[in-house]
Amino acid sequence: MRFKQLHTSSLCLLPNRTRIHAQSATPPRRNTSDFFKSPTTKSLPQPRTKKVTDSDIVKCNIAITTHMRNGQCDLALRLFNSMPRKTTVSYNTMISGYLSNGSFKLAHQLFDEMPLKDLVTCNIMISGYIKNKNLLAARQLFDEMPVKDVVSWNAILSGYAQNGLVDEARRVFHLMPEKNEISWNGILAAYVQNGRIEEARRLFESKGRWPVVSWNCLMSGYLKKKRLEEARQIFDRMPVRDAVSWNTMITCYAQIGRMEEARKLFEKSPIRDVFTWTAMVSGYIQNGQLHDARRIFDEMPEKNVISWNAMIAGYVQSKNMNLAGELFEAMPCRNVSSWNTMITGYAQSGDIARARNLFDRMPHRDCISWAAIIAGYAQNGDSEEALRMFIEMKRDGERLNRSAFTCVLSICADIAAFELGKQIHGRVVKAGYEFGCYVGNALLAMYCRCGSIDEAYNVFKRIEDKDVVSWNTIIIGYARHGFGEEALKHFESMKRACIQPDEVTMVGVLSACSHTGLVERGRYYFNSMSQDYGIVANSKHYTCMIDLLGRAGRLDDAQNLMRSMPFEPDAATWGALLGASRIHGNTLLGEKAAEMIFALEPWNSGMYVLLSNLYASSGRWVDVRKMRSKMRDTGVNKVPGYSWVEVQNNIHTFSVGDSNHAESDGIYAFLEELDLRMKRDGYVSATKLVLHDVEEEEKQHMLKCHSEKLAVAYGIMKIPSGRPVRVFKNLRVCEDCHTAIKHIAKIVGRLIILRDPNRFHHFKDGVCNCGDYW
DNA sequence: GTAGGGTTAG
Repeated sequence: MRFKQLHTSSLCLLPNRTRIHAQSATPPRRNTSDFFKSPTTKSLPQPRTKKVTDSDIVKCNIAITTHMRNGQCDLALRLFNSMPRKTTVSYNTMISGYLSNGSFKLAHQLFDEMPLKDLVTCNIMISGYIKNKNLLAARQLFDEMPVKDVVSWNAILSGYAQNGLVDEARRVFHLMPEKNEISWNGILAAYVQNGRIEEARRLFESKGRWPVVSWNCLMSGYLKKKRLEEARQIFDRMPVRDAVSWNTMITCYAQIGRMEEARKLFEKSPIRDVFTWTAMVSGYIQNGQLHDARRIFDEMPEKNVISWNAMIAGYVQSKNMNLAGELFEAMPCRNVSSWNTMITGYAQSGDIARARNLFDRMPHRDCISWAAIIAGYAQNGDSEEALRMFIEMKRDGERLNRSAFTCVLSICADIAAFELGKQIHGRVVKAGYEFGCYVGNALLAMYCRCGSIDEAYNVFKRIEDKDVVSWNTIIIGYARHGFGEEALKHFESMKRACIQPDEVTMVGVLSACSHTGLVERGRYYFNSMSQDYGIVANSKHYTCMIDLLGRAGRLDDAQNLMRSMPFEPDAATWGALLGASRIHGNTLLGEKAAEMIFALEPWNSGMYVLLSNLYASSGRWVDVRKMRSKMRDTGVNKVPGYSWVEVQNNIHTFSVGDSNHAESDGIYAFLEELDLRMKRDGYVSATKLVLHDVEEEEKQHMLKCHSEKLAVAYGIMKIPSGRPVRVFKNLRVCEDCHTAIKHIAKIVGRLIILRDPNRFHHFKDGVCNCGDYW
């Protein structure tokens, strides 16, 4: 589509004479052929009132500019509305003012309403779109403009640069019909902002006579890369220096921790403005010299919101919320960052109530505020409130940033909210975050921990530039799901991809061997760890190995390895031995391990339960009772076991013998029916495992109503056949339930996936892929 | 005399 050509006489040398008629101001809907009407078609006659002179209008325009610069949009608007006659410049001033005050919506509204747009209007709006992260709209407007000048080209060049599209920026630079020094600086900045400092340097050296802004720009590139010496060379070579040059160099020294040199330059600098002072304050804070920072801060002749925020952030980082709070209360000019810093600080120090109070009181929230409060609830263990706030955030129309996505995905992983996780996945795709490591890894972990290893793998495949965390997550995912061979296969691919395995990788590899019973492979990898990757075995690696040997029945080897450890075994290591003793019925060794665990972690109720089970399984009811009174004496309470299953976006939680569920009767009836069919299938309930010394019939009843059985039954009833039933339990699955679920999976012909704190069990056709060792 | 594009701090 072609634009009507402008009459040459109006070619924008005097922009306010160029009349661009707007059909509709929303770029995507605009019919481009109607964008421009030739200057002879005066679509809007200018009303001429004798009394309002041009100079009156100019005076008003200047006043509007002043109001806008002072951040007083309301005053500017009142004046604007009171003007009997407005020019395009008046509109442009208002729009530009709104944009620099962050009011994109109002700017866009006025842009839509204004009768005659000119070249400057479009240039203002292009940069407005870019500032508002809508490069597409900027480009559309740019393409539709019948006339562009060097400012339009520079604006779109900068838009590409800011969005990381360096090649596009370069293309624009070469296409420009006219270049000025701002264009040259634009392409230089495109390299610098995107970390391509060598290309920036080559460009810089390829041409003489750069303005001071470009010298500063190149210097800031070295600052970002922490390449202090080269920054200093540029600084020394500069023919002219302005305040920015001094400030950038001082920041360089401050950020690298060379405060003496920063201080020297600070003294020498001919201009000390608020940037200079703030650079010193931040420098001391980054060096942990909080007192020096505060001294400079108090000396500062003028402070702005950034200076206050830097000082507050310093106190927050050093966990001094009292001083942070004092400053926050005292500061004259808070912005959204000030509030966000305080909210994050309170949330991280565990004071979620204060964090929430601030969050509720703040005048303006951005995506960082929401992410901070959501992460705060999540870190403080209140997943439910975190998710509620997430939903609230969406309702509020806030743009979801990567941090909020990552945080909520990890909550979904924790509580196994699979359906919600999938919905969030959809939004991640829309936002274009799925290929990046940061959100991609969280997505991957969510699928692993929600029990869908296949979907996890699909996400994994799509992550570009997988990092060590991506590989570790998929390896550990396969390991926990009991697919040891897949885990090891990925470990080999990881090495081929030249990603250096770390300690976490090796925990994944060894636990893959352990969950799959690959004793020799495990021993091989354990021995190769330090030789091949320089990784020194830590207690987690030893625990995996003891687990591996123990499960295989090699209890002596396990104990020998434990004795050979260069450090004292911790509770988890003893726990592996206790687990192995239970599986192989070695009560003596089990008791020894349990004793050690009680000594190390008297509060660890899980271990009391394991030992109780060990006694119970050998009929030692007296010891079981002793165990229970010991738990009472030490004040340790058995963590109540519960299981949950997600059905149509709702999470249904069950505890032992639960009858609180609305469909309780149906569930129990279904369990009765299953029980009959299981018995016909050869199932005998393992009543000896019940903790309590109760009558046989009572025991049977208790077993039947374990939380995992209730959740499995409900899942089968409600989840459409053909789909796996995914059930989650907060404690390790009980042995009898494990046997029962194997039968159930066979009888109903379903895949049942059960997550316990240790691993995933995939029940299918009467077997579990854990091989009955867990 | 008024409006638009490039460099520094959290």
